[in-house]
Amino acid sequence: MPGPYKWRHRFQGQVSRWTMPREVILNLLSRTSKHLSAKEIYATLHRMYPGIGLTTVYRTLDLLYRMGLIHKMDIGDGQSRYEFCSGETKRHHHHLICIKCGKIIDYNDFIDEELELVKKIEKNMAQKYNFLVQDHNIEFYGLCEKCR
Amino acid sequence: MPGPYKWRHRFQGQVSRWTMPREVILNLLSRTSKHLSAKEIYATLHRMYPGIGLTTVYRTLDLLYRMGLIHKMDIGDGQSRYEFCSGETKRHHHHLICIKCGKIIDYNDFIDEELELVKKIEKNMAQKYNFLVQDHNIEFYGLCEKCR
DNA sequence: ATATATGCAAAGGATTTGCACGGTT
DNA sequence: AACCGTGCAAATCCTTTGCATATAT
Repeated sequence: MPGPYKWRHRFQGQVSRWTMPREVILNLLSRTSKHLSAKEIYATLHRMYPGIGLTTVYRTLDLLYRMGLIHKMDIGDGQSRYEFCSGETKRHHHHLICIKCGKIIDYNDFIDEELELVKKIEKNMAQKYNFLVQDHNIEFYGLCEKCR
Repeated sequence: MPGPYKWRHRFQGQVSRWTMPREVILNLLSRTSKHLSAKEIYATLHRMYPGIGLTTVYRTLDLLYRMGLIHKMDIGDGQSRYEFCSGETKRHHHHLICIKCGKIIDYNDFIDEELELVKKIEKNMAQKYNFLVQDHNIEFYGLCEKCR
């Protein structure tokens, strides 16, 4: 089913075929600010595209992750969650996570100060532990507006 | 088997009974700097205490976690890992994680500067999102000495 | 036409639960 | 003695794999 594939260009040359499941999964993630699990993605898409299988969702998420188009994260509820890589979240995954209801809020405040500190730490770690930092992850746990 | 229970005092009044599995699991975690999984703890203890079961390890780890004696963390390898709460790591879980071999290095450098930034962020988040920060987690991903 | 991607069912691995027994209090 | 904690086996949940079929190129 070769349709008007919005995301096809992100795919050119990277992998051999751009298919409907790949299109709709990436499209769904690009349109939500939620951090969806494989099951949730499956449940959402299955209504509109009954043909799609859970296995394909897992395989596609893994592909998109390896392509660097989405982030993969774990908030401790036993399942992986996925987030579209926008320009802003391209290298920074900073979250507020509610320990009661599981709600996740992205934030991009203090990025400058954080970036400065992060660079300092990266430099220091390289010297002290001979560790080459490639990425980082900062999470805050607490209670959201509704749960506090 | 009422023995010389080193950790019994951490337990007084919190839960009704202090038993051998609880003692040896907490003791093991207190003596290692590694971040052990339930399976690893089971494998280690099973040699010395053949009676101990994997189920008990899981139940005990959950208990110790709820008591605030150990941290629970996830580095993305599909299993939870546990770390003793020492005074230093009581509220700070800062790790370097090797993306190749999975090695985890704790670090406590830059704690002052981090703490300052963290407090700033906590204050700001409370104002902006009405979010009550209770804890945080900072991880760096990259290549360790051996893998780089 | 050909090789890749998919769906289904089954397998795999971590964690949890039911239940009778054993050990602490 | 009473009751909580334990071990075993089975169940559950998320994720991966095998294989025949469908599909993009």
